[in-house]
Amino acid sequence: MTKRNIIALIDCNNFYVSCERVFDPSLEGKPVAVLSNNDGCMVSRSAEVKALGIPMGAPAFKHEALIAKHGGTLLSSNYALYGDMSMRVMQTLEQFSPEIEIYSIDEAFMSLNGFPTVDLEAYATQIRDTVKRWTGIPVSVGIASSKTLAKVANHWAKRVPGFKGVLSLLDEERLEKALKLTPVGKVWGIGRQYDKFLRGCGIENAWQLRNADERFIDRYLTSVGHKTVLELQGYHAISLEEAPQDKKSILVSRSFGKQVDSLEELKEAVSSHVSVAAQKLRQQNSLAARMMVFLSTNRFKEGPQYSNSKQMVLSPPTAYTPELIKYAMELLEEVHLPGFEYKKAGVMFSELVSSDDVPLNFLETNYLDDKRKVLMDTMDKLNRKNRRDTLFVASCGTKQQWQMKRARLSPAYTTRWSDLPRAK
DNA sequence: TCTGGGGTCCTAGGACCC
DNA sequence: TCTGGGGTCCTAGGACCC
Repeated sequence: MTKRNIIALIDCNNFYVSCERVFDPSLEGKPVAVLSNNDGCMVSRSAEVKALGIPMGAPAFKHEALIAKHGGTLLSSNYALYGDMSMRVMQTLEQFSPEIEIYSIDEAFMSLNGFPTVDLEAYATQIRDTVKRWTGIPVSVGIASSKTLAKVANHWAKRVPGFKGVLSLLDEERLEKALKLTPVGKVWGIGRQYDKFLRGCGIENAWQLRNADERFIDRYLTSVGHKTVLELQGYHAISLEEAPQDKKSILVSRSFGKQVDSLEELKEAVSSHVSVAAQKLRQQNSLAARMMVFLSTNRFKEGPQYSNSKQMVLSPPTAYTPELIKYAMELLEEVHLPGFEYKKAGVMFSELVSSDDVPLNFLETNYLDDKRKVLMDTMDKLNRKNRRDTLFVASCGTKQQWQMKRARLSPAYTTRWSDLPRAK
């Protein structure tokens, strides 16, 4: 932990919007925002939208008119497209270092240990230019001696035009200056609550947090907060995770495109969510030992509210969709109260165990040792090869009127890869 | 009319046992 | 009848992230 490390954080600039612009260059230079599921709120905003003062997560309907007035565009999210683009960006990045952690769909940490430090910003510029040329996506690069400091570096690389998307904070003087200018709430790991608390204690910026009294940190911050402080001091307290870890829980939920009051429709929706979640489960070779079903009314709407969940232990653990759906329906019946207009439902699997760790010769019949697994594998294979819903369990329904809205979806670029524009 | 979804980690406190 | 302390395990919920 004490060894001097060099970490780069590469972060795509307003990633979803940038993906859309790669395929539709006419969106360049205009306000563009990509909306969350159900076309609800803005989850990716172009610089022009930010300049209009529209905050992250703002409901679309509130700002629709303003965006239209400035010749802008709102788009439904197209995760198939963003997933593909993300893969291309990450593959490009892998050429620049043997040690890389894909942290999210639009971010990666990279170890630059052993690289000649004098030219690191030049190297970062080369990374940036290459990603832009090969994928069309603009990125920013922050370099520092810990992940948390690399986040700070990236923050300023993105916001100060003079840095041209690249900033190294390996230099102590520059680091001090940057940390003094960084509000404490912008530090990775400091959210709204800690921001408020720390400010109340007179800690306003990252530099003050870095130098805060150790007893104060021990007393008022959790172990996570403690790590954050160490990271600000330049220690490598949060390590680079190169191999993607298996999920410890899998959750699938959706808001409905309309209010839903019938139990039948709720059953269809939950069946569908269970099907998707179970497929994810099998994809990482896991079985679930616990399942939770939950639903809720629209919290933004006047009227009676209800939100609740029920869970059960699955013994033996399973990943067999029909079985999971059967139990999920029982949970749903328990948790459902008639007379409410529901807006959202979902399912969560937790206490996941690897198939390899489950003994095959249980006395009970086991998902793994009979035909059920073969059936699921076949279904997954078919659905991967064709559309995701080529084969599905009947309880998911066919009308699916509760489905989410995606009224502003961009064309299906991903089905026409030959059209992918090659940037000059 | 219209306000997302999917994760992780940590802690406090209850239940239970001796 | 009232009084104890310590330990573990589990769960709900909070806080944070993208």
